[in-house]
Amino acid sequence: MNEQNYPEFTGLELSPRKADYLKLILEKKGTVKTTEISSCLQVDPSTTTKTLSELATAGYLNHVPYRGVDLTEMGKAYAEFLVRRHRILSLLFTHYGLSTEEACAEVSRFETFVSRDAVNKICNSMGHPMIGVCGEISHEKCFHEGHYH
Amino acid sequence: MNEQNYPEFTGLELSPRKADYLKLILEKKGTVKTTEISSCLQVDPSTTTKTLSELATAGYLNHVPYRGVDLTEMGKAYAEFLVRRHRILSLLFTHYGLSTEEACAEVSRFETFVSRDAVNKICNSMGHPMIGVCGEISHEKCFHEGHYH
DNA sequence: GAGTTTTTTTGGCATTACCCCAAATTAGTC
DNA sequence: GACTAATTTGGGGTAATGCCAAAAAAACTC
Repeated sequence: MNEQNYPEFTGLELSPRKADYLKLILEKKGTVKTTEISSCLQVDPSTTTKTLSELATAGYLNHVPYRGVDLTEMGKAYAEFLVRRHRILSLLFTHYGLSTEEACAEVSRFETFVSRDAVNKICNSMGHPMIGVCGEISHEKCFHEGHYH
Repeated sequence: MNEQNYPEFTGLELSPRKADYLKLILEKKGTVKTTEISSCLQVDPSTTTKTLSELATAGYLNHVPYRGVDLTEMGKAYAEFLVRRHRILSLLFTHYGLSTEEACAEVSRFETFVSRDAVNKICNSMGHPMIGVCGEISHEKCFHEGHYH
């Protein structure tokens, strides 16, 4: 029910932008409409449509044309990993003199290129912290929130 | 004579591949030939030529056609930053359960997206370590070597 | 429930970062 | 001065990302 069921993935399979879409859809919960995604990510609806169908083809989403998308089981597990990765890395950076906002912004730029393996090792090494520094990803608002390891 | 003279740069101005070229040229010292770069980076010489002229246009290199390239003062300062960034980040990751090689490889994938500001903060926070874990970047060999902060 | 409005999708096109190949050009050597 | 090896030019190609205009579907309105 979580990423343990998909031990195949490396964490590097999605492009930065596709990861943004997945994280946003997880955050919104349930079925999400094209327009909503477009306005959050600030892109043309046609861009959103195209990206969503690629994510659906790759098995992360169920896409009912004209209706919206929701995460597949795999998509949910993957999106949860993406969120965990963001939070672990952000937390890490706040231990080195970056503010929550700085860490969040910094990590958002590179997180897509950090492997699941590395994240797991860092997570272990930090003792599976339950408290992250950043609840929202790749957009703007950052707040304190509990999380899982 | 080091990056202190170019306080304008953010560390995000070069694409990943361009950063590879710059780091390689710094490492090779002096004038470097197209063929040498091509074989190190495993790309067609024509690709190298094109990239070099872009880096020259941007002010990082002096390019004498058919002769080779060498770093401008700015290019040298920038390349030194690139190396320092790689080493600081690699060192950081080895503190979280990654081996030298793993850290090196991991960092190579995302370092281009970490700002100079963040690197400086991390560097401060770590007390300006003189010993890095990785001397070579974005290629393969990693070895222990002292370095500057 | 038919017409209008809004949302979504399609198709076409553009940019940036990479990359290769073949042909032309230049440098270095005998 | 001619040959060979290195380099550059010109022409293309892909993947990721994005926009616009037009078509299609769904929603709303009266």
